[in-house]
Amino acid sequence: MQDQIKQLLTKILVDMNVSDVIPQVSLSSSSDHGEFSSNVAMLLAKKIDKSPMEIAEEIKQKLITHKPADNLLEKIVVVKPGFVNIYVNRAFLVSQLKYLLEGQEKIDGKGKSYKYIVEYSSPNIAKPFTVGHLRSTIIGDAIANLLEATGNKVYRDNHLGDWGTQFGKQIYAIKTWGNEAEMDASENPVKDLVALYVRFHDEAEKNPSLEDEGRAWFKKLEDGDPEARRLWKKCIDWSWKEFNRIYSELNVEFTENEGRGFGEAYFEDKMQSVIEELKAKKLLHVGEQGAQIVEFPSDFKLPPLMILKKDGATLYSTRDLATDKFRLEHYGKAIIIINEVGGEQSLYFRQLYKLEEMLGWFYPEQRMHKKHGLYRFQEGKMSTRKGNVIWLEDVLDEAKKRAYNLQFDNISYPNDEIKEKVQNTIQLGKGEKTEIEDRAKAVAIGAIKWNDLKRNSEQDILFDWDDILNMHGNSGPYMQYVYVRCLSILEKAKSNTLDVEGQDVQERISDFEGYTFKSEEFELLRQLCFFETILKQAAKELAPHMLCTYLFELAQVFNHFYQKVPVLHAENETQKKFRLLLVSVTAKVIKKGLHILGMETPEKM
RNA sequence: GCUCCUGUAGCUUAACUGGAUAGAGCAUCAGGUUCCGAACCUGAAGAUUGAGGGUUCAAUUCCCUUCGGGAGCACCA
Repeated sequence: MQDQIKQLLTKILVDMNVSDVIPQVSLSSSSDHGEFSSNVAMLLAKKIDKSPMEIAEEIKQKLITHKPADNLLEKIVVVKPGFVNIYVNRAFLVSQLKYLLEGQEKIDGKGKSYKYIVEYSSPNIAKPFTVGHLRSTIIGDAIANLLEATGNKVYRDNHLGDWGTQFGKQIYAIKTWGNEAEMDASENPVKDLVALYVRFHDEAEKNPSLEDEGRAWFKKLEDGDPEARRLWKKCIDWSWKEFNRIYSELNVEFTENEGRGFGEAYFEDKMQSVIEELKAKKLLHVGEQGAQIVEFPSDFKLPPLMILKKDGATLYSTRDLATDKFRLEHYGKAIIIINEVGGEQSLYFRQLYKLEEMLGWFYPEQRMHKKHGLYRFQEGKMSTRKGNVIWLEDVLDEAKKRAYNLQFDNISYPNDEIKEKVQNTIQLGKGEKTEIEDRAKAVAIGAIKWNDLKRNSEQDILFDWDDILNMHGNSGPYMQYVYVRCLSILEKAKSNTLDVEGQDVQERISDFEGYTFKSEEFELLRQLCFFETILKQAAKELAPHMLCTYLFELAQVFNHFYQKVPVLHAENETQKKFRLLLVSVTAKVIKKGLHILGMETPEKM
């Protein structure tokens, strides 16, 4: 719809000889201003020597005479400073429900479909999977879904931190203090690995020579020392045991390298050619302290980027360059790469992108750092080295517990004492119990994901248990709850002999062309019809929170509608059918939206 | 020291990239279960958008100054 109106306006501007201005059409904030509004007239006022109101009137007249074939427009109103407010024909809005119901709101990007690599999650082997990695995992997954839902080809990659100096430290720690047999048998060997890692840093503070030991072991690893290799491989196996569990719990998948993603180690033998290319292009220099660095032209104000350490060992940057070179060869030049990585690496990515541009690999638009803010504690940053992290596992467990309890809170008890007694002694059948647990899981993960996605992802989040596990108000469970209620209303209608789903959609919708709306019905219809526009916008901006905001508003509009307008007890059959149609489409839209955000939609709660 | 990010009701935040009366949720107060299902709904109160200047028909948004918060800046990733 938005695109159609944009095209219309563009045509008119050409008519008016100002084709260099691109008309802006935005969703009106309130139905008082129509469905769409444009500020072109005010922008044009300076270019042409006329008042904004005059120009707006002119545009209005032209819109009326152009009259698009499908009767898109109902009326056009020119307002105060020079807004052109566009009211979409009501019957046209109703006809849009068909696409929503069929789940094929056609994404008409005019054949503009791109190939994306979305790189996200990227946890480090032998380090805890914390709420920090959770952000990248959740946001990256949602972005990938968003791009896919708007018709793009998406490769989901996990740039696992399975290579680097940390392994030198880790190997030293295992050999010095660890017990391999115990760890093999352990339920959660990653916890042991982290404990060793923390111990290493504790001891290194007293005895700085340990740092050199760590570096030496990493060099050995890179040089192919069998013992180093063996222990490195073990760390990976231990960690994957953990990751697999977490990803399946979060319902997140990757498509590349058989679902594991291309970790850093994959590029071990691909770094040499990068170094040669850098040398051949005369970009590599020896820095003051002996390392190999790349310097940037001074107008970019970027500090030098180190490529090789003075002992010749590789760095993150070396591996990233090898990764992107590989991508170029493997996926072709026309690819857009999105790195979903914390904002603290912002400078590093600017250096990396600039270097890749200097190498002639990519244009700037092809490389995007989608940064997310950190989780912070009141007292400061989380740090693996110091051991003050929140394990994802603990968050999930607590969330499940709260979601589980909430299901019982719905029953009203005479007083808290009895409530507690009943809940403690309640004996559920085995099947019933797992059913409730499964629902609790969907709700718990929904709460966590929504909390991460509902806000602009770039800002830091202060870690707060009640916040991350919120199940009221603007929360995941609220959305799921509205969805469940929609289903339940439709179920009820069905048992009253009205089959909403079964009817032929085309026929049913044309029944309502002359329908007179109550304002609550119209507001809901209007909100539903915005779905496609919002979806595209969110995808374009890589901003899942825009979708969240929309869905939450939709839920509120729906609740308001249902509160004010009788549905099952409507005055007549037509009314009842139309209202049920709205309920049904609302359910479809929420379901689709939540799935794009990576959330489950339980059928009962 | 330099660079980047950030500051919106008590708290968490939105604002379609410069547009219309700054929109919500939590918490507070007052109400609401004869459509499904109170994980809900209705209403009230709460904002000089950190402060000061500038650009413009129009500034939370852009520019300058200033204060507070965060992050990064050579062998970590």
